[in-house]
Amino acid sequence: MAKKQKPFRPKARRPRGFEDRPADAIRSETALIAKAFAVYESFGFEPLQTPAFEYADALGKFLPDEDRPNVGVFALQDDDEQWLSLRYDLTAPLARFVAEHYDALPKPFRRYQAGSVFRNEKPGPGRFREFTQCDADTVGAGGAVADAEMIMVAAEIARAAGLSDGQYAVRVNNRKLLDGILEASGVPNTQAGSVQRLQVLRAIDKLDRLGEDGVEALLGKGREDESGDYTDGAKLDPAGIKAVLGFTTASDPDRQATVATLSGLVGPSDRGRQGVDELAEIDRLLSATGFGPDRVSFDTSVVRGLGYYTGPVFELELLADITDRKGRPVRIGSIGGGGRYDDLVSRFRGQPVPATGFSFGVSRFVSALERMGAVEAAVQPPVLVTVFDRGLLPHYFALASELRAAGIRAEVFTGSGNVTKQLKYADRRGVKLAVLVGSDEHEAGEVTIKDLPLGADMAKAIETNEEWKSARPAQRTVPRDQAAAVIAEMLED
RNA sequence: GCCGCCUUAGCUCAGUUGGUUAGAGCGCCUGCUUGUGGAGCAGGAGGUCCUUGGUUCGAGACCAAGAGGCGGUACCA
Repeated sequence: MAKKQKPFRPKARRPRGFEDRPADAIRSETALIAKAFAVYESFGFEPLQTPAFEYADALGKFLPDEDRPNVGVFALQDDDEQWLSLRYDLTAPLARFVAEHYDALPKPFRRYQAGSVFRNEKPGPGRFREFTQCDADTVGAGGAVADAEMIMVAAEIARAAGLSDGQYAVRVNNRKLLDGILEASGVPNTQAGSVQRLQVLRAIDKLDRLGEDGVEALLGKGREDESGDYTDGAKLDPAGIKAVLGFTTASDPDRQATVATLSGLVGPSDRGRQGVDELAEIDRLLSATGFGPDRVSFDTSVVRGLGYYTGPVFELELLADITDRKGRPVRIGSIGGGGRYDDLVSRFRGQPVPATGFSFGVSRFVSALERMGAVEAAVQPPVLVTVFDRGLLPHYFALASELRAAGIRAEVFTGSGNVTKQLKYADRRGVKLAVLVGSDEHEAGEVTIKDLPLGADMAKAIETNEEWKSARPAQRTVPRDQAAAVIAEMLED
């Protein structure tokens, strides 16, 4: 005889960095997405959905290699041996889509999209390996006009989300300015200088956390942190470090003043000049449209991660109602941003295709809104029609249907168990009103409506079970044809 | 990736210098009560003590490796 075999039971567990999302989170996230979509639509953007998987080479250079096979991107081999990757953002797939259908699309092509993106990285607090992004992009429009529009879209979404002006700020910078300054410091604006430029960007990004000294170290030789880990520096010369630090602190609350300051800083570099001109144009368009400095400012410390940005970049930042010592609103953090990425589509086509976009992290935005107390009330739980008598189920369903027709969320108990169990279920669901119809009520053409929170409250004064049972607190019996009206009224308060 | 801390019931945790059958509170289920939530009372289910290997007469406890979790740092298209 074979040994007694244990049945195989899989462990009910979830891969790290992936989340199950509860009802309230889903509701507030879909509500935010709906508001953002409304803004995108109002600006004339069209919806588009691309698939979760793309060919790995279409997404970028993040092919799995022998040394670090699982860094950054989730990849697997198709049955034809081609590498597929889960998208890590919505921008790279858009570039592929536009390149694939280039001739058939109107230019500029303007689309919006929300969807899950996947990053194969170590998850952390508020950081997951799957999360939802919500984007809009304009492909095929150069200059700074489309960028100005994206900035307006970002500010309008903040408003649509329920924030008042002053609770958010769009901060705008331009990659070309830094390119120009680095060029003057001997970092060529070519492939050869790209690693160094990246290191400079990463260093500037840490200004908040490390302060000027730390950033200075990262711009120069490098820096060792408390755990003894060493970060290699950008190895700029002292003059270059000074120029970069001077640039990052050059902005002023007044946009035109900042443009003037920058104009002096970039010197003779063509690229730098271009960057200044673009900011000046953005300012003109924003000002003419009524986007004042309280909503959009120029901020030379804005970096936007790294990678493919080639021109104007911006972040949507949320601000707490409290202010710091200098009277400025406290930053809650960046919940989204965007910028110009002129090289992403041309990767596929070999000819220049300008593009610009905006993207925000949906759950990050929602949790910031929660912290700011700017979320709306949760959905009301349903009215529960309890099942006293299974023979009366047709009546229960008819009653629930009438309640729904009156705009009331209603549910017939579909499980098994006596009324005790059903009321426990109702408690657990947070139900406010339960409808009780036994044969007595049914024959009399009546329904009993029980107010559960009120009943629970009244129960506190009751000592004995007999008293509890005979009191039957917080319920009333009404004629059945008045049920919907009475319930609607009782739900009001 | 690097550094540190942690892992015993659904949850929060106790568990003596290594010693019989691993505990508590809360939660959950059943009954008292086949037409009513709470309280009370009575009963019950639930554990590969994260995994594997080692030390030992004996390991939940000690050692090693791994996994998972948390925090920091790096990275974040």
